Amino acid sequence: MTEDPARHRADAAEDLARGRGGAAEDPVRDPADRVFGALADPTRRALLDLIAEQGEATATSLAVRLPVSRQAIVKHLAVLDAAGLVTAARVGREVRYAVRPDALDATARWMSALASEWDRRLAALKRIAESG
Amino acid sequence: MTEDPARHRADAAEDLARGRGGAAEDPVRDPADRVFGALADPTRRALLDLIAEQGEATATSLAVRLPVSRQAIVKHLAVLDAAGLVTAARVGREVRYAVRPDALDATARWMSALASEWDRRLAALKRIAESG
DNA sequence: CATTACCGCAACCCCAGAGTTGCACATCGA
DNA sequence: TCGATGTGCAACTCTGGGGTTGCGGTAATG
Repeated sequence: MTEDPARHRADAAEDLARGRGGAAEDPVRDPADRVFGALADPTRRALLDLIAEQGEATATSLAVRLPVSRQAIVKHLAVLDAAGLVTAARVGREVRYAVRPDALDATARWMSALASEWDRRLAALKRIAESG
Repeated sequence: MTEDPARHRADAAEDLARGRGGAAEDPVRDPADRVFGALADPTRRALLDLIAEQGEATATSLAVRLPVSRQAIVKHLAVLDAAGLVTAARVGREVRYAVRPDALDATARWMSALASEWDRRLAALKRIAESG
């Protein structure tokens, strides 16, 4: 009786709504969200490494260097593009991808700020514990 | 998705993601790996918010504020713990979780350094393009 | 010591997404 | 113009992990 399904509705539910909710599908996931999701996959990180290494690369050329099909690469590149981690530029019959440092850097700054915030709170709690 | 039974694709991708060739792999990379995976889930990010907000929290108390079962919370906390994003301290009959800013900050620094590296390469490529 | 919370383990369900194959379309070079 | 090459789209498979339920173990409280 410890787990009551009836109370499976709470104030923080709205935070979850943007992730995976049955009805509302894609209500603007914030950039950091997509960056983390993109970076969570090892193949996508490998792609970023390869593109950064070559400066520019096409899906076909990347498919040669990774043990997955071109279509899989294309899907991953679409995710990376949506996350703002790469840019796609069509040149003639091919599409050239390049890494985009600013999205990565922005997320890094966001994380760093959050870490500082946690630090601040922890320090405050420690002071209260000591004085109380 | 990390371990492929037919281990030939995921492994190669993993090798590439870890940086080519070097016997000594970046000690920061592996943690960053898990941090991305942990942060990729909206429920886990919500958990981090709640814990940071309260300073300390138990799985049961968190289950009240999130629309998922306690067991789900426990699993997520295990992931966050493995990623170094939270600490778990047993106090009597309960387990208290607290956020750990350093792992987050370390990953932020790693991302920032990577962004700088990309910037450097892009700048070099641009110079070549202009001079050529 | 009986009761009351918490926690841990295990089995199970379900679906998003990583990966595939196949083919049609567009563009370059000869 | 024709073949070669690179891309786009669609349907499909299948594993991982997020979620659940149920129950047994253990520490606090009266």
